Amino acid sequence: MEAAESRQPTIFDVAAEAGVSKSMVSRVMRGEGGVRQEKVDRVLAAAEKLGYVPSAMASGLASKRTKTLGVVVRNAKLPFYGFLQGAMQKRARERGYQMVSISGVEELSADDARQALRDLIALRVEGLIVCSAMLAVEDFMPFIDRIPFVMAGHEDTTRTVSSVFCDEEDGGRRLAQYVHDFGHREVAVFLVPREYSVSQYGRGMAMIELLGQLGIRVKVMDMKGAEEVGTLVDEVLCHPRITAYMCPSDVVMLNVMDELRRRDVSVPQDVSVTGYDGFGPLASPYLGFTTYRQPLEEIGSRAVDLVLERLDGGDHAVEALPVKGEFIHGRTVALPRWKDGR
Amino acid sequence: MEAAESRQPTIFDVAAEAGVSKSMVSRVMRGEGGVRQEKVDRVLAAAEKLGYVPSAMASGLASKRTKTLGVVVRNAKLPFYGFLQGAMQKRARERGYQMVSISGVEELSADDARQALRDLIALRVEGLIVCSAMLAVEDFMPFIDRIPFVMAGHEDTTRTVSSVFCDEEDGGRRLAQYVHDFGHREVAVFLVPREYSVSQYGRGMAMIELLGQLGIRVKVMDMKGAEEVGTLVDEVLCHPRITAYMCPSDVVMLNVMDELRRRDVSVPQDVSVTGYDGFGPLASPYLGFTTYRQPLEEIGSRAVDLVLERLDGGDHAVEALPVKGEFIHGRTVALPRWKDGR
DNA sequence: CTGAAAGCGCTAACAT
DNA sequence: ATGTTAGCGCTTTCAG
Repeated sequence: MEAAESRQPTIFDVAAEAGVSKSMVSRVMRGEGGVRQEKVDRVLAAAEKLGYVPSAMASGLASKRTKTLGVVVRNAKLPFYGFLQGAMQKRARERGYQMVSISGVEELSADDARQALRDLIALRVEGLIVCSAMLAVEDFMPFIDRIPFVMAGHEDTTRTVSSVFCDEEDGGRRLAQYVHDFGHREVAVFLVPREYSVSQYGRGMAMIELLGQLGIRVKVMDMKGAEEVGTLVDEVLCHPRITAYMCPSDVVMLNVMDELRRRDVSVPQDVSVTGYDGFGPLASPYLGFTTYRQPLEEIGSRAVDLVLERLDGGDHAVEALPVKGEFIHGRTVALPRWKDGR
Repeated sequence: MEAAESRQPTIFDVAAEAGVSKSMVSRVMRGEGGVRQEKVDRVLAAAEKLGYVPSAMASGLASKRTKTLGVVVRNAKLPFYGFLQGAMQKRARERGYQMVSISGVEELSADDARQALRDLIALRVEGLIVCSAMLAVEDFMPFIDRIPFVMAGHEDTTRTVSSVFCDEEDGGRRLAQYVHDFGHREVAVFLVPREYSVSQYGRGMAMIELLGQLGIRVKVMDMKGAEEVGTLVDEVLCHPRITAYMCPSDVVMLNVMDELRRRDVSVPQDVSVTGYDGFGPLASPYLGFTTYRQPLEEIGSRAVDLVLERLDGGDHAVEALPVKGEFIHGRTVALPRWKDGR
């Protein structure tokens, strides 16, 4: 452990220090076995002394293996991706793989996403997990039969690559059923554009569909992105018979709750509100949001398993793997006013 | 863009396809200039057709440059790190560097952190940013004079490496002063152990100190980690003259708020509460937390600048760079009951 | 059990 | 302006 002169020590330096050949060092460092213990010790000591860390570039080049998985994350700021990334990292490590991620800031643009993809391919990661709907099929087409791809967190509706994602159908329906069972008969559903998020759009459509089947009047509130719900809330408030608001995410719900608060509308006394996601700070019992928890842990872990499976398993069919989440009873849904007898 | 047989195309394949030498391909791919336009086009076309992406390993090996910064993140699940990572990613890209991060799950253990560090060094990143107090000085000592290191998000109190972090002194004092100015005279400060987080401990100590100087009675509530504030809240409630609770983070504040809610204690009518962090969902006006916003954007960006500075600038002194945040007026601090005349 | 030697895919002189 | 050649640091035969 002494200060080496700026240059990073190479296998050669270690070999010299230990008085063996570089092949020996290589074997020891990779724990190949079949080496006399004495040499092992000598090499390890020398490596430690020099602070030697084998170059992943050199070894990767020579061995054509990197034992690394790459991840493209849409937006590091969103807790959703943080949780997903965490889950994947954990699973990858368990399975003996390293994981590197390149993430976007704000919203990773399509260009950024493409660049991230190229960077990861340049690193010769052995498998790729994409957590961003920003990447279109064309973007990974060139690499698709070269390296295993999996999408995590969003369904790939084009069925080009396998995907693992929250069962939006289940989530949307569970929430809708719950709202219905409480007796609400006119409901506003906040819906994001499909282009903004397939998942959020999907859960919204599931809500709308079931509510309709249950004979409930649905007012669809089309959102631009995820912000600016103020005017939409005003609009809903013009319809006094609407007693429940269903949001596409907890974050949107938070905004809605804020707008309601500013207008002195109490939740759940005056209106009921539901969210979607159920993780991170917004899942705190302090807020008591009625929501649906996405199984991020499982999504991440299965995504990793899926890439690894194709990695050593040959080619499997493209799979779409919805994972059911968990309904969270909160304190934001109650009987509608008119049933409440007030 | 046709399906290549599993093997990734090399510079050689492209050269053959374009009918030029590999040096030509190398030059074109790196945009070296001084090449006849016709050849440029031919090479680019061939590369596109084959889906060629230069191997970062091979080029890194040959050029001894990776144009990559490495980041060790403590816990991807915490929004704090997500935001920091986002800011760094952005700045790195602006400055023409790639950034790869290896993040922990839950709490990155010391061992994991060491491994992450080694992995990044193995990749021969040109600079390293550590966002985890879990790494002790010994861990990076071997590499410290080999590659630029910077800590982001926490001060390196050992003064071994440069660090960029939130000015906890300022934050703690601003909040304490605010609470004092409202007329509170007996205050509880929730304090995490120094080993858990230097930053959170630091801001807590700053609060305690200033409150003391202002003649306020301070009750220090020692926390184990960041959880389990229930019993602590009970304890504080035994002291009816304590009218304000100061928390080391918005997350802790959220827990405290929840415990208070369960006990039917209203904020800010019954007691005032302050937090710390001011980003992400918890910064929503819906919650209206009175807090101090950490300048994560600036911390991340300056951390990147700092590494890059040492990268091409030779050796500078070790710097500790506190960055001031912003006080956030919320709705969780009000006049103490006894002043309120109730 | 160990060393020598031939690459891995690319860059960087060096020629031409 | 373009081709040739010698490595970069490591793994992997292949001999011994």
